[in-house]
Amino acid sequence: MSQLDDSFNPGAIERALYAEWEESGYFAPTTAPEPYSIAIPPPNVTGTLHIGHAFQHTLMDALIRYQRMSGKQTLWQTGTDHAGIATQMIVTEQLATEGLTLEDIGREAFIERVWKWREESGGTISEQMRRMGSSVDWSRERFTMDEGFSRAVKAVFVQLYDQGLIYRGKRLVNWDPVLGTALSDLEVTNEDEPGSLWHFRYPLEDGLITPDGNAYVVVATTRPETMLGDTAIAVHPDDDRYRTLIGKHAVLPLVGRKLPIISDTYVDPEFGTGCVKITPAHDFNDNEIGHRHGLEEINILSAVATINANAPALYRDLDRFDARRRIVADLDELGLLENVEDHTIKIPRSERSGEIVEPRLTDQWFVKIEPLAQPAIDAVKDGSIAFIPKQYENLYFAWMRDVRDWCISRQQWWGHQIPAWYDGNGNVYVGQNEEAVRADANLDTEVRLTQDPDVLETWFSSALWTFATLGWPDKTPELNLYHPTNVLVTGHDIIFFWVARMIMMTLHFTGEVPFKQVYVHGLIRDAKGEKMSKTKGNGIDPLDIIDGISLDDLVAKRTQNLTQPRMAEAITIATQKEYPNGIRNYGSDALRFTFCAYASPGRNINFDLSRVEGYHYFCNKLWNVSRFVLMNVDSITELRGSEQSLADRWIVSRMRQLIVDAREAVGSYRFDLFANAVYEFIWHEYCDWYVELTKSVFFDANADQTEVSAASTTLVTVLEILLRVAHPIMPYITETLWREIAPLAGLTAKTLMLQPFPQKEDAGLDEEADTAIEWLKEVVTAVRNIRGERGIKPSQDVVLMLQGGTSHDRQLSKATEKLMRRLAKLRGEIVWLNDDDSVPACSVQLVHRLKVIVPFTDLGEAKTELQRLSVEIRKLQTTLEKIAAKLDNPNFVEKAPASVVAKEQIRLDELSNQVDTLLQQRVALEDIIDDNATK
RNA sequence: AGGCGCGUAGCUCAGUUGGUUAGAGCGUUGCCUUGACAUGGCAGAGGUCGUUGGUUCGAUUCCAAUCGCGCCUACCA
Repeated sequence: MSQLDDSFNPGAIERALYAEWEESGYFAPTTAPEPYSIAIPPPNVTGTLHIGHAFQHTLMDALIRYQRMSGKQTLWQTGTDHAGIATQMIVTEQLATEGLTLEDIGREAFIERVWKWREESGGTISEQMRRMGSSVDWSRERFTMDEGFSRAVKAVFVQLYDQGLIYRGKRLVNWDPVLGTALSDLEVTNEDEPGSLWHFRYPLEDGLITPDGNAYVVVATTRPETMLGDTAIAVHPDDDRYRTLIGKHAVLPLVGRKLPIISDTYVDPEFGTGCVKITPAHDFNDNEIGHRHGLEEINILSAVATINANAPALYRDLDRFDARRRIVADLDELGLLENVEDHTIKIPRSERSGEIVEPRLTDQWFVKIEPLAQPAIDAVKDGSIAFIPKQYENLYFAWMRDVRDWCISRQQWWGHQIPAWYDGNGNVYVGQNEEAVRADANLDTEVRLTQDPDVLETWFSSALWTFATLGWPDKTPELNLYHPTNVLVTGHDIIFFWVARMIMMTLHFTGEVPFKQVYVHGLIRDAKGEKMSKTKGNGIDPLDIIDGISLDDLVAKRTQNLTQPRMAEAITIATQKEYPNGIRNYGSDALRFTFCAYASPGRNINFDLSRVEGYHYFCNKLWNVSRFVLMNVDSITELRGSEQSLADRWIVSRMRQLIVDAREAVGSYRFDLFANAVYEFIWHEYCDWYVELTKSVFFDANADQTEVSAASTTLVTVLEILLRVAHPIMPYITETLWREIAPLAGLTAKTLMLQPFPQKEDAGLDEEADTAIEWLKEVVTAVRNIRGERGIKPSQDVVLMLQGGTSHDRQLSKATEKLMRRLAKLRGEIVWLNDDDSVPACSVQLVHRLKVIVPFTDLGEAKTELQRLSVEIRKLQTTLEKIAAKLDNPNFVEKAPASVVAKEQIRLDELSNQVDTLLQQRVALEDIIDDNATK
C-alpha cells in the first residue's frame, strides 16, 4: 500500500533526496565509454543566482541527466568566477561602512578580505544550485582564482607575450573615473541623454579670414572641457568654405596654442559648421585622425577626471563638469560663444559604476586579436562549432570581423596580477614569477624588480574555462577525455564577452574548439516583458519560488540596499499588486518544468508565475495518479501480447510515440516540446483516458483475472517508463515516485537517476488499438457533449443508440462496449438501430457517419436541442461551402496533388452526409415540437 | 543609420519543409464533492493569425512594402 501523502508536497522530499544523490556519488562521471561534458558558465562567486541562472542551469541539468541516463560518461563541470570589478566593488563598500578605504588597509590586507568574503558568500550559490537539483560534479568544482587556474592564466599570458600577441602601450581607453580603471568597450553602455551642443569661435591666426569674411572658424562640441586638449582643427578637403585655410592655423582660446587646420575626409561637411576641433587624447575618432596627421596628444584629465597640469593653471584640479561650466562662461565673456543648442547625445556610462566614462590615454596591456580571430571564424564557418539557433552565427561573424585589440589590464587589486616585472630602467620582463624572470634574463639580485600592479580583466581568465578547469597546462586524462566539451549553454548577451574569446583562446592553446555546439537560450524577463533588475525591484530569487515567501519578506528583500532608495515606494506598491499573497512554495520540479516549457527557441521569455502554479498542479496530478496505481495494483506479471486489452495496447502505443518525441526534442534542444509532450501524455492520455479505462476493469467485481493482471501490468510499466522520460525535467518527484513504483515492476535499483532513458522500441505503433481507442474517445465525447448540452447530471445514466455506421463501427462498438458504458455512464446495452428503424425523439451527434443517439426523457428537451442543432448545421454548411468551392475550382483539381484533392473529396462527401442527416433530424425535432404544441 | 528578432484567443506562448474545422497553459462560462487528484472531472465560449500587396490551385507559413514593438552594433563633432 502507498506510503505517499495525499497531495504533492515538494518541501518534504527535495533536500533529503539531493543529499542522498550527492553522498552516493551519483553526480560524478561513471565509467561509461562515451564522454559527454558541459562546462557551466561560471557565476560570480560573491553573487547569488538570479532567475536567469536558474533557467540556464535547469536546461543544462536536463541535458546532463538525459545523457547520463542514456549511458554517457557525463561531466557537468561546475565552478565560479572571481568577477574582478564587481567583487572589488562589494568589498570596497563593506570597508566603507567601517570607515575604511582601500589605501587604509593596503593591497595585501584587501585581498585577504576578499578571500574571506568569498568564503562567506560562496556557499549561497552552491546552496541554490543544490535546491535546483543541479547534478554537477561537486568534487571537481573550480574557481578562476584557485591555484591551478592561476597557473594556467599565467602560462597563457607568458606564452602570448612570447609569441608577440600581447603588447603594452599607451592607448586611448574607456576610463571609469570612479573605479579608476580602464574598461573594455563591452563594459560601456551608450544611452541617449539630453545634452547641449556648444558652438565656439576659434580665431584665425595673423589676420586670416574665411571666404565669407570671418576672422574665426566655428567649431561645435558636446564636451567643452576637452578643448583644453585640442591640437588641430579639421575640415573636409572639398569644402569650399574652408579650403583656403587648410595648412594655416587658428589659435586655441584660453590656452593660446596654435592649431593647424588639417583636411580629413572623416569630417562631414553637412553636419554642424563642417569644422571640427580635434582632441586626440580624449576622443576615439579624433585619436585616429591624430595618428593620420601626426598630431600631438595632450592628456588634460587626471585619473579622477579633474583637469591636470597640462591645462592652464586657471582650470587645474577642477572637476571635469566644473571646468566645463567655467570654460563656457569664460568663452562667453570673450565673445567667443556663438550659440548653444539642445542636443541629444549618447552618453557612455560604465556598466559597473554608472559613471560617465572618459576616453583617456593610459598605459595598458592588449591582446592582438587579428591572428586569433581568423581561426575562430573558420571554426564556425567549417561547422566545427555550431550555434543553435543558427542565426546567432551571423551575429558572431559580424562581431569577429571588426573586432579590435583587446585591452586586458585593469587598474584593480582583485584578480590575476599581471606577471610582468619592471626594473628601474624601464625594461619589462614577463614570466611565471619573479624567480623565473630573473633566471631567464640573468638578472642578479641587486636589480630591483617591481611587479606590474594591474590585474587581468575577468574575461581573460574565464576565456580559458573549458580547458583550464580540466587541468591544463598539464596533459591530464580529464582534458583528454572531456575536451572539447559537447555544448555550451548560454545567453546571447555574452556571445562577445565570453563565447568568442573562449573560442579564440581555446583554439590557440589547445588546438581544439572549446565546445562543439553553442545552445543560445532566451533571456528571462518579468511577466510584463521588463528586464529583471535590482533597481526596478522586479527580480525573483529562484529559491523564493521553490520555498515560497511572504509578501512582507518579499517587499523587504526587494527594497533593501537599493542604489536608488527613492524607488522603494514604487517597488513596494508594484510588489503588493503583483503578489498580494506572497509566493507559495511551488517546489523545484514545478519551477524546472516551467523553465523547460518556456524554452522555445530564440526569444525573450516573459516569466509568469501562473505558469509555475499550473505546472505545480501538474506535479500533483502525477503524484496522485501514482497513488492510484499503488492503491490498485498489488503485483504485475509477465504478459503475452494477446492478453492485453485494446486500452492497454493503446497506451503502450502512445507511450512509444512519447519516447520518440521526447528523444527528438532533447536532441534538438527543444525543451519546450519535450515538456509539452510529457505534460500532454501524462495528463491527457494516461490520466484522462487510460486510468479511467482501467477502472472498468478494477472496479468490476466480475472482471477476469487476466484482464486485471494485464491492466495492472500495463499501468505500472507505462508509469515506470514515463517517470524515466520525465526525470531530466523534474528529478525530485519522479525519483520519489519511481522508488514506490519500480518495485512493482520488479526493479530493485536504488535510484532512478542512473536508470536508462527509454529507448525507441522496434514494435512501433499499434494502429489497431490507436484506431479503436480514438473511436471510443469520439463516441464518448459525443455522448458527454449531449449530456452537457441537455444538463444531464453525471450521476444520471442514459440510453445510447447507434445508427448508420459501418461494420467497422459495429465491430469497434462491440470491442469497447464495456469501456464505453462506464465512461459515458450508460444504462443497459448499446442499442444498434438499422438504417430504416424509426428513431425515438432524441439528441443526435455525428462521429463521421455514425449517429450517436441519446433519447429524450422529456419531449420538452426538443426545443433546446433544435437550437443547438441549428447552430451546428450552420457551422457545417459554412465549411461545406468552402470545400465545395475549392473542388469546383478546376485549377485546384488539376494542379493540387491528387492526394490532397482526394482528401477534400472525402471530406466533402462526409460533410454533406452529415448536413443531410442533421437536416433530417431538424425536421424530426420540428415535428415533435409541433405535435407537442397542438396537443 | 545598419543588423537581428517579434506582432497568432482576455493574458503568456506553440505552430518543423505552404494543404482538413489554427493549438496549449492560465483566465473565463455552465454542470458536477463519481471510490488518485476540487492543486480535481466533464462540456463550452473565445482568433478575418498587425496591415496592404505579390507568388500560388491554395498563404498564419514564402516574397515585398508598411505600421507598431524590442534588442544589438555603430554613430555627427
